[in-house]
Amino acid sequence: MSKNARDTFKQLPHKTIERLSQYRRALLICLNNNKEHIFSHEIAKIQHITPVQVRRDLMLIGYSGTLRRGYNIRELIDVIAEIIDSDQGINVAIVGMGNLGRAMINYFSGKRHKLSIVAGFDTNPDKIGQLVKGVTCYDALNMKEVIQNENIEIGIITVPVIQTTATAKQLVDAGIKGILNYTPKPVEVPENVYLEEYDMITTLEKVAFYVKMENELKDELAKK
Amino acid sequence: MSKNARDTFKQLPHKTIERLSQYRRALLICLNNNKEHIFSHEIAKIQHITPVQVRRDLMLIGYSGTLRRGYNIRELIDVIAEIIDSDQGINVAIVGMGNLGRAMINYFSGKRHKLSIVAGFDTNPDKIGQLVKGVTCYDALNMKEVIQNENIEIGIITVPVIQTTATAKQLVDAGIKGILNYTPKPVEVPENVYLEEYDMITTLEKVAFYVKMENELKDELAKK
DNA sequence: ATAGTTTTGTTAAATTTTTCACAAATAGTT
DNA sequence: AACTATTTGTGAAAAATTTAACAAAACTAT
Repeated sequence: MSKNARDTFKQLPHKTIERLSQYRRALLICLNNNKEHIFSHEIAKIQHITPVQVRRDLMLIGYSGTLRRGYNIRELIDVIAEIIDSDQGINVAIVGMGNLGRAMINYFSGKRHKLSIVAGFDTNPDKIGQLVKGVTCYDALNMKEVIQNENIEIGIITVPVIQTTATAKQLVDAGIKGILNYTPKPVEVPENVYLEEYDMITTLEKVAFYVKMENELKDELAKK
Repeated sequence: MSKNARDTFKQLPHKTIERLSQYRRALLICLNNNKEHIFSHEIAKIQHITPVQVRRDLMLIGYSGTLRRGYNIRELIDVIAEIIDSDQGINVAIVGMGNLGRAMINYFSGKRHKLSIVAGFDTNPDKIGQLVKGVTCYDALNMKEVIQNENIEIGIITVPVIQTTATAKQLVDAGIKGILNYTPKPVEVPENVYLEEYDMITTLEKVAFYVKMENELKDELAKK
């Protein structure tokens, strides 16, 4: 890839990055339907967004479709991969092999070539040494060693909330470069570590809020 | 609550709604630290945002703090509850009692008064009838009946991806009002159903992208 | 051929979201 | 009582994101 191209990609809007990943996911599903091309409005429908949004995103990454035929699915998948995947691949570890950690491993297993979950960690002796879909669960005490030996760059935190802060610290100390925190306790990391946090309760409460709004709207209309 | 207040809340930015839920989460944790007040910059630090953002959000909901003393934690929690919680409470069902479904139940258990997971569904006979943290797992065949009897308004989809579409249809047919889809397959719902989708791979790929960018930046600097 | 339709690519406008900048207030200090 | 350091609340500006609008191209049907 040329240096200029890379520089362009660095400035892609955050939202576009997220959608590119989603486009690829949708495109991979479409691959099976022995269709060669796809229209912006088809992608948009799947993702619940507008066709313009899709076209703008693809414009930003410099990919062009064919007039009246749309985008070549295979090609577009490759172009997206070129942008969001790392050439050498990136290794990921799950810290916390409870329900959520195992869910992530199962869910992710073999889905992406360039992004692999290569290790799990836990403190529970019953779990240490076990395999989940080919992923070994290591003792959390050996985190630093394993992370460095296995060249792990991203850590996903799925421990009980009480252990969140300590886990984040361990990961940072081990030289991790990105953290995805699924516990409801926000963590602090040095600014050279990329951090993404997600709390399922927040999302659920958001859904509940809009359901509540809809209910109240209906109640008011009923009164009149 | 007055009608005008409600109308104001309806127009709150989506992002503000999400943050309110997060503020409450942070405030609930702070309650234990026998501190009565909290400053905007303290909340901001926890949430990795700016103090202005916090103040603006609180301004939008019409809550005022005290100059030089900040916001009353207890009060603020109540004000936020007034906005995002539903008076009568909202019942939630988990469809798919695999690792992810069980993780959600464990994780959520007893955390919110006004939002309760009251049922789980699965098709696996081994799981049907089981209890997870007090939540009964019902046969997915009885979904409509249970949802209507238990007055369930929100469904969380945590089934294997192959069952996603059918599950969403079942929920919609049962009269659900909000769906939170955790599978990587987007669903279609009528427009009177509020839909939120979340794919863990998308988030992980986003983290990977920014880690990759950081790596490349470092490589370039090293060359010079 | 020609007309009609559909789709892309993109500039410009609109909207949403965040940040700046600063007045007003207040607690603590001298 | 005066001074200093902080903090809130908010109008205005800036930045980010989405949408509108439409020219240009290409396929279809006549």
